[in-house]
Formats: sequence, C-alpha cells, structure tokens
Amino acid sequence: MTGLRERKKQQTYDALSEAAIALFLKHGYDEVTVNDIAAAADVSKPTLFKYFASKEDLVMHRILDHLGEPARIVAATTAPPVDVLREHFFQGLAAREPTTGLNDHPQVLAYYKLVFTTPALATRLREFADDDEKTLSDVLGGSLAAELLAAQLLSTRRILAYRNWLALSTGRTAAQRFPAATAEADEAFARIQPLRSRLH
Amino acid sequence: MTGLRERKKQQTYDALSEAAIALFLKHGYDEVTVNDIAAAADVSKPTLFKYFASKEDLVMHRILDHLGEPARIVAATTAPPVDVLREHFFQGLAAREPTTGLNDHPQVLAYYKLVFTTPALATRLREFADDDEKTLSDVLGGSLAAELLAAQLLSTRRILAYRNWLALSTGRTAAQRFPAATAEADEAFARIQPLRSRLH
DNA sequence: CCAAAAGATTAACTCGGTCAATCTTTTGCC
DNA sequence: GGCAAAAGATTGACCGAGTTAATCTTTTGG
Repeated sequence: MTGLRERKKQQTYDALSEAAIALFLKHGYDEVTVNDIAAAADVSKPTLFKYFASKEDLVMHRILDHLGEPARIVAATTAPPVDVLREHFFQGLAAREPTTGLNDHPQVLAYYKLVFTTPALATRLREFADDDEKTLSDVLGGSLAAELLAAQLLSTRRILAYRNWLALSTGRTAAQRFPAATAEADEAFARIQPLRSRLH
Repeated sequence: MTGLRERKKQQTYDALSEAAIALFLKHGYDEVTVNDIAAAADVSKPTLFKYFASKEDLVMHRILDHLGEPARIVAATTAPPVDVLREHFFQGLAAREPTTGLNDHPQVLAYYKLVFTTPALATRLREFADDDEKTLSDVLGGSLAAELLAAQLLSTRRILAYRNWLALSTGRTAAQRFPAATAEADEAFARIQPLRSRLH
C-alpha cells in the first residue's frame, strides 16, 4: 500500500532535487549552498542529507540510476561483449538517449553542461565510470584482457558521448549531428579488438 | 643565490610532507586532520595550505611531478606514439620505476597502498590520469582517433601498473614479478592499434 | 483510538579550506 | 653599514559541507 508517508517522502525528494538543479543552473554549483537548497525545499540541512548523501548527489542521482548498466547488458546475453555494447550504443543514438550525448532538449543540454563544467561533478562522473569499468571487467572474467577491454569499451562510450554533446551544445541539432555520430561510433568500435574468450 | 628564506621554505615543505605521510600511514588518511599535520610540522593551518593546495596534495605532490609526462614523451620524438610509450614503459619496468608498479621497497608499496585504498586519493589519481589523457590527446592531434588512442594508452599503463603493484603487495618480489610484468605489457600493448596519422 | 515506531527538526559540533590583517624577512638604496 | 619599503610568511577568525544526539511530530498497526 502506498501510504501518505511514502508520497510525502517522494515529494520532499523531488522538491530537493528540482530546487537544487534549478538553483545550480541559475547561479552556479559553487555559489549555491546546501542551506539555500534546504530552505528552498522547506526542510532542514540534516534532512536534506537524509535524502541525498552529498551535495553532488543532488545533481548526480539521475546518472546514478545507470550505474552498472554496461555490465548488466553484457551479462544478459552470450553474444560477444563488443557487439552487444556497440549495438546498445547505436540504439541509444537512434532513441536520442541522453547518455549518448545526442539529446538536444535544452534542459538536457543544460544539465550536462552543469555536470561537465563543474569540476566536482565531472570528477564524480568519472568515479561512476570507474565503478562501471570494474563491474564490467568482472563480468568479462577479470583477466588482463578483460580489464583492458572494459576500460577501452567505456572510454569509447564516454568519448563518443562527449563529442556528441559538444556538437549539440555548440548549436547543432540532434538530427544534424546524427550522421556524424553514427560514423564516429562505427570508427571507434571498429578499433576495438574483441575478447578471445569470456571464461575466467 | 640560495637565500635563507628559500631554505626555510624547503624545510617547512619537507616537514609538512613527511609528517603528513607518516601520520597517514600510521593512523589512516581520514583519521588524521590537517591540524594534526600542521601541529606536527610546527606551523598553522593556513600556512599548511600555502604549501599544499589541499589535504590530498600532501600525499599526491610526489605523483604530481609526473603530470603531463606521456604527452611530453610523445611530443619529444617523431616515432609512432604507441612504440614510444611502450618502450618507455619497458624501460620503467627494468628500472623498477614506482609508476610501473614494479618497485618493491616497503615504503613505496605502503605509499601506493595508501593512495589506492583511500577513496579521496584514488579519485585524485584518476583526475591526474584525465589531465594526462587530455594533454596526450592534444599532442596526438585532437581527432577522434587521437582521443581514443590517448585513453587506451593511459588505461593500459594504469592497468598494468596496478596489476604489478597488486602482485608485489601480496608478497612477490619485483624480481619474481618481472617476467609476468613484461609478458603482460607485451600482450597489452599488442592490443593497441597504432594511429594512422599524427597530423591534425 | 492509542501505543510504538519511523521520520523530521534543531542545536551544536568537526573538519577542510579561505581571508584580512599583522608581523617578519629580504632587499634596494644612500 | 643601516634603513625604508616591498615581498612574503603567519595567524585568528570565519565559511560551508557533513554529522550527531536529543527532542518532537506524525503515521500506522492493533
């Protein structure tokens, strides 16, 4: 049963997240204090930290949902990992998934600009990538080749997505960028040598 | 002329760094406050921050010296980047360079254990790697292929070095690990496709 | 409708990091 | 050699992120 309590909790969560992102976009991450955010959402500072582990997480929780995704995708099939992740990336491009960098909604662009241009947030993003690399490497068997491949796959994804975002943030539309985005993805994934064996 | 001022400055710098690392190794990074370190070196907290930009830098300044090294090495020659960096890594292995992970001096091992097992320091290490990746990518021309290659080269180095450190930190000597270290380096660098052109 | 538990609030605290003001040392000049 | 001014070092006071313990409010199961 979805009690009143749960609904209120959800409301507070959303109020904090939305207030935080709005304030960060307006004044800049470093210029807004957690007290400002707590006040905007009508809660106290300790309450804010009950909902979000850190100031950064007020922004990053959206991306946090995708943590471990590459490993899950690879673990879900028996097809070669490179093929699976390339295919997944192309589907993401076609669907204009924000994680591919090819979503040109102003809100999405502004959100990623905030993340990429705020050092603390960019660092946090890389921490997520490191976690993804570790879990993917484990799924691939943990060998030297697995570690190398996991790192290469994730840096490929990251570089492609960033280049797409950069193109859109300098005025291009997603539709305009799409051909180059697929061409670059083709080129990048073609550079990756597949894993000989996936067993440990 | 090497004035009194400069000598004193160097003394304070060394006193802070040595006190910090000794205290961190003894009690753990998070259990030592910057006030403890300042007190141990007989200076005030603001003075400490004149010498080191952050608590993390009290540990990381040693590694900071190597920042931008891959880019410099590649820029210094006209030989293919992959060959140059592979060669440099093998020379590092032979010389037991700490950055290759193949130095088994207890102090060096303890230092890297501190860095690798302290989240804040490990994160900082990755920030350095990101900077190296950016500068190397620029030297390689800044194209998509350059970005991909820079990322692959640096993650290769990182993964090889970490595996070497792991072997030594579980009891092996550098001499015992050396054959496997070179074999793994061979395998890893062989996986890297060279850059077709280095021009922009 | 009530007792117990879950959650929110507040005040006070710790720690990393910064700043304005003060004090010390070096140096250029006579 | 001595002195004034500039350069640099030092410090106490402060700010913001994050935590903790005690208190208070609200919800919900019986």
